[in-house]
Amino acid sequence: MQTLNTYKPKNINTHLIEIQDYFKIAISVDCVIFGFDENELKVLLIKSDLDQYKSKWSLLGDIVHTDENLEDAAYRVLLNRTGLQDVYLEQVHTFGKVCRHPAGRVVTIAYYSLINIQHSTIRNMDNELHWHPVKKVKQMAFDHREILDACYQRLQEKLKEHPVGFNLLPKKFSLRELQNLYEAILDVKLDRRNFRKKIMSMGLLIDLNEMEDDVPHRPAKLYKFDAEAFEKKEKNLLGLES
Amino acid sequence: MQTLNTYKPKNINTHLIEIQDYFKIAISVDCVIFGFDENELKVLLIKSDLDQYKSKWSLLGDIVHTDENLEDAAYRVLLNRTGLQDVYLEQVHTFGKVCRHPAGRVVTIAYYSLINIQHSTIRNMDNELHWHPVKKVKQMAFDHREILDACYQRLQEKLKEHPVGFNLLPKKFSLRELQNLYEAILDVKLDRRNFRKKIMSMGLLIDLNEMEDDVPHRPAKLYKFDAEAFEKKEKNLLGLES
DNA sequence: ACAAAAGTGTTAGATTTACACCCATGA
DNA sequence: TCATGGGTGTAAATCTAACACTTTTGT
Repeated sequence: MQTLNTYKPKNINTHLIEIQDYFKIAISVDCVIFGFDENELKVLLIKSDLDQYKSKWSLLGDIVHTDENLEDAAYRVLLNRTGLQDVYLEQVHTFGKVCRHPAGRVVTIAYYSLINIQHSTIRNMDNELHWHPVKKVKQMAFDHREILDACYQRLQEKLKEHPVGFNLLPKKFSLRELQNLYEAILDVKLDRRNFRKKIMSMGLLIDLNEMEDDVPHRPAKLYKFDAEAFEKKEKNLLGLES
Repeated sequence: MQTLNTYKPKNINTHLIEIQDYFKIAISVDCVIFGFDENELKVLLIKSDLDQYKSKWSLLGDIVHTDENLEDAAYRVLLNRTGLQDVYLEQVHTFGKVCRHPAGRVVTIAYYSLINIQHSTIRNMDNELHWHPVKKVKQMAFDHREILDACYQRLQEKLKEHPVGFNLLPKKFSLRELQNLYEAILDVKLDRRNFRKKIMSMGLLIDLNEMEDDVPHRPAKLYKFDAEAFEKKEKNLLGLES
């Protein structure tokens, strides 16, 4: 083992060195775009045209431009593909196995995003883009299955602690819709009364005094997410932690 | 807004394109190396020699080689700097603001690592490398303060749910040492009896039937971490989830 | 004998889970 | 009037938090 008193390498954090030699790796972002429809969590995928992955499904991603922040690249992909801005986006993990991409060394930063499927300009009739039920996705191109799994797991953990599910629903929704969403994402059955109690106790719902329409049973009350109360809550939490 | 039926860009995930043009970004790893000593959580830092950050402290990191996996780069940094192999390592977040590094565009993948300070070959007398109490770190070079904060927060969350603290302790330790570690990392005061109950109920400690030595009070029993039981537990958990 | 930390159970409070009936609407 | 899901409260069980005295060692 080398001793450390003598090991003092030049280093990008400590010395100004030429980094030209290291510009041999490309960086991309890949977005796991989640939507909720027909009581299922879905993910937006595109058919790859690479020979090696002909007809396999892949995530939506792109190379990061030299003068572009990582998040901006992810938002760019989202805007291009879904027509949506101001969506929920979270970085999850960076995947960089040497041989993960046939075009060369490509390190990819994985994000997941939560969008309202109805608001997007994608329709399932489009040729290339399809919404897939997350639970039924089988083979994927590259290491995208691994990326999807990591993002799905992160979403599950996030949802258990934070009210992010609203991003997947329309502005107005019933408690049943919200519960269906939790059940679909967490893959569990929840007790209706306990769920309602818990959600209500968060104090993040505004009663719209409106009802569902056109349902063949007693209509449910409609609510919207109280973004203001949520922000106030977040701020307090940070304040107490500091 | 562009319509999506007509927007079908070539893309690194879907088409074979030249990525030479994109080799303009360097990739590095930065390691937040945590140790536990004198009842404090400490982080290993090095003085930067870059003009811009003269005498500021920075994390230990390096450029990722073209033929090297990301984790391998992180393990390389760890081995070079601490002389340690087989250490706990976890990827946390990737930082890539356009202007975060004066040498050009450098995207860095942040890891944190938990090591036993006694086992490392670093001594505080070394010129460049110093162990800093995490709570007392002030200014740092680059965006390293932000990286440290992200890693520390992740460590706190991890420790609440998973038994990773053992990586910071010597092979043999007392329950008091373990509690001191939890209190230092989580920045809370814990009830001794409740702590012992909870730790014992995890079933991850092996009673060594040995005692502390040379303490000016009643000596404590010594335990070691039951790695086998831990792995069995992890496996079961994964099994149930799938 | 004294100082200092080790070791050890019980109780109250809070949280979580389980569970069943009436209600409003459309067909 | 029937089928369907909406809406509501309570009790048991579990988990968490609070708390004090005796023991062992070195000085």
